[in-house]
Amino acid sequence: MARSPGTTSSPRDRSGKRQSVTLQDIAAHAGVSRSTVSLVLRESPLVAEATRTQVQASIKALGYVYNRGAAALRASRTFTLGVVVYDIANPFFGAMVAGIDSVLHRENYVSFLANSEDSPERQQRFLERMREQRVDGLLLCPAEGTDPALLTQLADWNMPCVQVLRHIGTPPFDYAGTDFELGVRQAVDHLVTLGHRRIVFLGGEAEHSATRTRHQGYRDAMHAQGLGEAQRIVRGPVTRRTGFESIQTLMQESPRPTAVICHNDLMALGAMLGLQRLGLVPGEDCAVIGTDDIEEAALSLPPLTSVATHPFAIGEEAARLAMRRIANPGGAREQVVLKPRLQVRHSCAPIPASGEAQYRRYPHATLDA
Amino acid sequence: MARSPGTTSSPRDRSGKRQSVTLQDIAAHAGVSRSTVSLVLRESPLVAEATRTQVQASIKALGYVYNRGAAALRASRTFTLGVVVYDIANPFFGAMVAGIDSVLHRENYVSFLANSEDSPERQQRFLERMREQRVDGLLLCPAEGTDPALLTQLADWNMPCVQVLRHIGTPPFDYAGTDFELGVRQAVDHLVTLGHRRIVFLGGEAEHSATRTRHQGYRDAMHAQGLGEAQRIVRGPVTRRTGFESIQTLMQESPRPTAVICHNDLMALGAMLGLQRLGLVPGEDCAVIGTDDIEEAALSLPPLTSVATHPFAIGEEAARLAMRRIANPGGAREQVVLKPRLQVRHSCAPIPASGEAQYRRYPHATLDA
DNA sequence: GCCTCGTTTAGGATCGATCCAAATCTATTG
DNA sequence: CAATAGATTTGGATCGATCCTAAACGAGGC
Repeated sequence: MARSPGTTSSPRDRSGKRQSVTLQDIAAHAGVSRSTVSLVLRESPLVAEATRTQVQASIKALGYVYNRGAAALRASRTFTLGVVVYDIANPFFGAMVAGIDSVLHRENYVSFLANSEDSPERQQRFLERMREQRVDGLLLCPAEGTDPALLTQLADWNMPCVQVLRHIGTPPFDYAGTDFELGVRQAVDHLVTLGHRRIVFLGGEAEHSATRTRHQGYRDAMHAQGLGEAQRIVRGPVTRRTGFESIQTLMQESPRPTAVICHNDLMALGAMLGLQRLGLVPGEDCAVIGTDDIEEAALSLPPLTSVATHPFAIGEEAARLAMRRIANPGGAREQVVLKPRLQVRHSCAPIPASGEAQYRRYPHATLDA
Repeated sequence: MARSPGTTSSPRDRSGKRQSVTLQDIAAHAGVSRSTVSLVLRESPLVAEATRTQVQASIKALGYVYNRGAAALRASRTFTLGVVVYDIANPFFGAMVAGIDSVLHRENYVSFLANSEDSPERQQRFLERMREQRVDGLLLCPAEGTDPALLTQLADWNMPCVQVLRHIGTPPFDYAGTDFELGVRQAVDHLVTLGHRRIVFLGGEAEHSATRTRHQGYRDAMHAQGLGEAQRIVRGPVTRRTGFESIQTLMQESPRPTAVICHNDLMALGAMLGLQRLGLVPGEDCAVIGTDDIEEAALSLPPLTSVATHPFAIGEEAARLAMRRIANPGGAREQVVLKPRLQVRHSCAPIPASGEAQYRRYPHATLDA
């Protein structure tokens, strides 16, 4: 309480307008200096126990609020991150963002979120804003059509960036995602085991890693199974509607495919609906496999077999990687690639041996698995 | 600054470490003062056209990056908002956040997002952090169990806050949401028109506005239809699983309900699955209506009739309201309540007049509507 | 009692913008 | 031609923290 005889200039004495409590005020109240208070706030081991307690009491007494902006101005870090996804309404990204959030919360970080709507311009604008905000780093699912030069730009900006799920440019860069190639291979192998040979891939049209790797996985797996000739990729937007329409076109061909693997679950659900529209039974007349294993997959009829890609875990890994990169900006770039797992449900019937009864009933509906 | 006479003290002369370009540097380059540059940046009409052009050229030439932290320190606004939802993985909130984002983007605002996971403690921690960040305002879906005193706290903090979807405390406060009461009434009326009388409401257990208003709407509508006696509310967590299990219990009763209205679509989809599990036909043996009209609703079998609550639009309204409140902090509090619309699909068959054939086929599956 | 050494605390400079009151420059007018 | 209003521009003070160097302090040794 050492209010020296000189002017302490308490901030709300003079004007009627009440200003905010600052370090200076606390220092005055606790009878120490600004610097000491600052050290206490930052939990420095330099300050003596008694002083710390005293200062903390004053902080509480005056109802002090830390000003992050001011701190960031002088220091370099902001404990702030920018996150860009291209479709936050997609439950897959929702889960991913939840994973990111859970890690950041533990690390005392807080994040800006933007929905790029797959527009590179919008994405660029947000990134520039993030630079102005002096965020410590970025988590980026690049919008479709993003110029790979973006990575150079970010490097010039000296801005750590972890790409998530998709990536642009060429390594080395930081990345967290899942092994789509492996996932598709598992799907193909599963179908082949069930006797399928005419397996079509319903895939994306965009040219980024997330489609390329899936297509690659499909081609490799088909070749490995000696089905190189039967390869067939149908491209289109990765929407429900495309699944719905593509499957109807496909099923009018002859011979028609016995199975489709879809770029994501939305397409797969659309495809199942398309089969019903034709009066066909999804899973029976044509096996369907999706990718992502969103919650809805377990709920469809029949429940959808899907390549589980664990969005929450990917989010967590990406956030952790960003923390590592911020702590050690010069460190070697890392690529965290999770292994997907084929979640088998009931949308893939085996091809019956000839002569066997064609008709099968659905298994009981269930929420499990 | 009045340093020694003549020294311009360009920031990266002396140390090897390259510092960032500041207003001062631009001023020197353009031959004007710091203040003028600042005015140009803020698009003030005070500065002459010629000067503006000159300064903008210098800004570009030096590759200047605006420092929002510094600006916020001196000025009062940060052009920054905090958004709190309790389950970002829920596609409903994803759409809502997308709506918020789209408005903020237009307004040159950027937002912090947090997922409270319905934990008041976690929510409180984030709100305190937002105060430290000096955000201009908050968009809040209060976590379940939030103390209504939170509103007083925020008022003390002098922090504008728009509640979204749910609300705590008593008016006046700013709020954007949907008229759940009306929505449920529409659902009841629809069912009654189809001949239903034993209509159960599968609802939430939590005590906040979003459940209370739904229950209220249900009770009112049932009374208005002369079905006060038939009222029945089953409470439980608003999850798929609860829908799945509750419906199975209900259908074992005698007489059993002919229709259920669910707190949200997830419960409704779960309920349809539960009916299938019992070997019953959803929509035929028991009509099902959901709430929210998430994308998946159109995709189920049969396609789900649902009270559409337009999450994207709610997000937009909430963000716009926040902008208004920030521009005019003292203005009258507003409550923007959107009208829901019953999206009729095929999950509610009429109660057949006795003697009529019991069996009906599903209409063709479709993606439309 | 004096000196050294390590621990704590102080205070001035600084980060990069905005605010504000005053200075300067143009036209315009009596 | 001086005076004046209006349009631009300016410099110093300021926002609230951190960095950095130096000073104050207390304990222990001779």
